[in-house]
Amino acid sequence: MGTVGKALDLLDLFTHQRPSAGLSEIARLAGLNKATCHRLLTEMESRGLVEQTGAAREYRLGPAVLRLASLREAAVPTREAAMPVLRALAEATGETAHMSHLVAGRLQTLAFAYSARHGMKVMMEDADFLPFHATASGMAVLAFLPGPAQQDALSAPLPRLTAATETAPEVLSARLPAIRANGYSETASTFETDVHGIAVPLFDARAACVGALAVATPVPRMTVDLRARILAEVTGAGARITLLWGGRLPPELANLWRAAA
Amino acid sequence: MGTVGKALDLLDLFTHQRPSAGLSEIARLAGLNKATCHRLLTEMESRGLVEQTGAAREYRLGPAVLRLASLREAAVPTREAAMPVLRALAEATGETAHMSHLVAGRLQTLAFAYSARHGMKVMMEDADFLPFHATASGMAVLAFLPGPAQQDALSAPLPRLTAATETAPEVLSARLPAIRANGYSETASTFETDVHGIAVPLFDARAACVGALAVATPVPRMTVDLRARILAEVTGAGARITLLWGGRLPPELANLWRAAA
DNA sequence: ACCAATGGTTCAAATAATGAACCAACGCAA
DNA sequence: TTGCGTTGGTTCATTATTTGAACCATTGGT
Repeated sequence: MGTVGKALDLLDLFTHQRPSAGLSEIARLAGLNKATCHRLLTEMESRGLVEQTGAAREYRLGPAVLRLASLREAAVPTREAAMPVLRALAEATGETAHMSHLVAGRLQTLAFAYSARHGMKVMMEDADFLPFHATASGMAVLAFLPGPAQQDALSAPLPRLTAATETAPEVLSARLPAIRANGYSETASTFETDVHGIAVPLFDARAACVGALAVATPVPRMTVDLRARILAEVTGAGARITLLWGGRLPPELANLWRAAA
Repeated sequence: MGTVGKALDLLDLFTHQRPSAGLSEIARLAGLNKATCHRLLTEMESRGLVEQTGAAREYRLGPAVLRLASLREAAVPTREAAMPVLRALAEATGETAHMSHLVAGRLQTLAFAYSARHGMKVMMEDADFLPFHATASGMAVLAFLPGPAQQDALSAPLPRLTAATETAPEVLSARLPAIRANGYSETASTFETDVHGIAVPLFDARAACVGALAVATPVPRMTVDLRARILAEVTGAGARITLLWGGRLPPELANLWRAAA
């Protein structure tokens, strides 16, 4: 791995839980020498990609990223184009809708929308990575990815996040064909306890899977009726977002979803 | 300059005018060898910071920047915190309000807001860099920056953007004390013809200037009355945003603006 | 068929990255 | 106070990576 990769990996250390970190901590987390880290950070700081807080001299993401994101959205309006559909999905189902996309082999939360219908709703954290094996979105994406990518995603040691989390790669792999055949994936309490998820894959112009759209519901509220309604809505919204992104559904899926709606 | 700096400099080549570029073009623009560029780009691509378009194999900003921006705003809500004030400023003045902040020595457009009052308004491009010498925002910031930074910003060859653009560093430098004394800066047709600008500086917790807030008006619409109204509104809004950002005004300025309002 | 682009690759030579050891400063407990 | 364990940051000889001229293979236009 080159120097640039190491520098960019440092950016992944910043999360919602850890919005800033000191030099030693960063070096420890990244497994790099303190001196190396310091050089990488100051170099990124000179371009505004990270900055140092005045007080504790901690590092955090810098203001330059705002320009990059703004430019990216202007060139490829991934988020803004899909937001109306996402909001409509939350409204139509009365539940929390969220959308994620593949970035460098990982599933990144892109946006979410809440419904105002219920006081109890599933809350989301934006801009975090979703584990493939424990989320409906992850499994939906995986099912439509080529075999090697599937193996890759399920090869790392998979954390058990709840009592219901399946962590055996063989078992998870075996589930993918069914998801592919159904055209959607479904999980309950595998990521967070008492959260039910239904997700559908999203595609690009070459009909390659690039993300997922999901509806998250508190398990106690789930009924057969609600499930059917969500399924119809999420497939429709999935088709619409894929279209907005300039993508197209794989032929089998187009037929499946037409039947569902 | 290190390898990381070179890689990050490539990101600055992407603008609204050039949202994507081919390998040779990037190498030419950056003044780097094609092979070097290719390695840097593929390394950034592996982290999702840039991506290649299927068609022409051109490179553009990748989806990873969305996560970074989202995380940055969650940690330091620069943009979101100020947006209501910005919108209110546009509304109160009936003109276009915009906000910019310093990033690695350059002035970056952060956000803007339009008023619905008039059909003719000044339009802005988000996420671009503003020239210090030709904009009210730039001069407002410069006036409150330490001397060396002023020299630095006015040392590069300054482009003449309109017939009214002043490009002599000595002349521009000489104007800064007056701006500092007034607490705001004003330009007319120096950046774009027939666009009038009034700008005030924004500050951080150490009362160091970190950005500017401005109102842009079509010259034909400008009157003495409107100018007075804008001045009162923009100073008030500037004080409010500085406060929202956890900053504080330099004492002299606090007095000046109190007098204006 | 030719030319001039393009994106991408190769490999010896040149250069930049690396990391153990080192400071200075701080906080804390004995 | 002293001592210990942190912290952020720096140094410099060693080492490994970056670099770039030259090279392919394609593509599009004349």
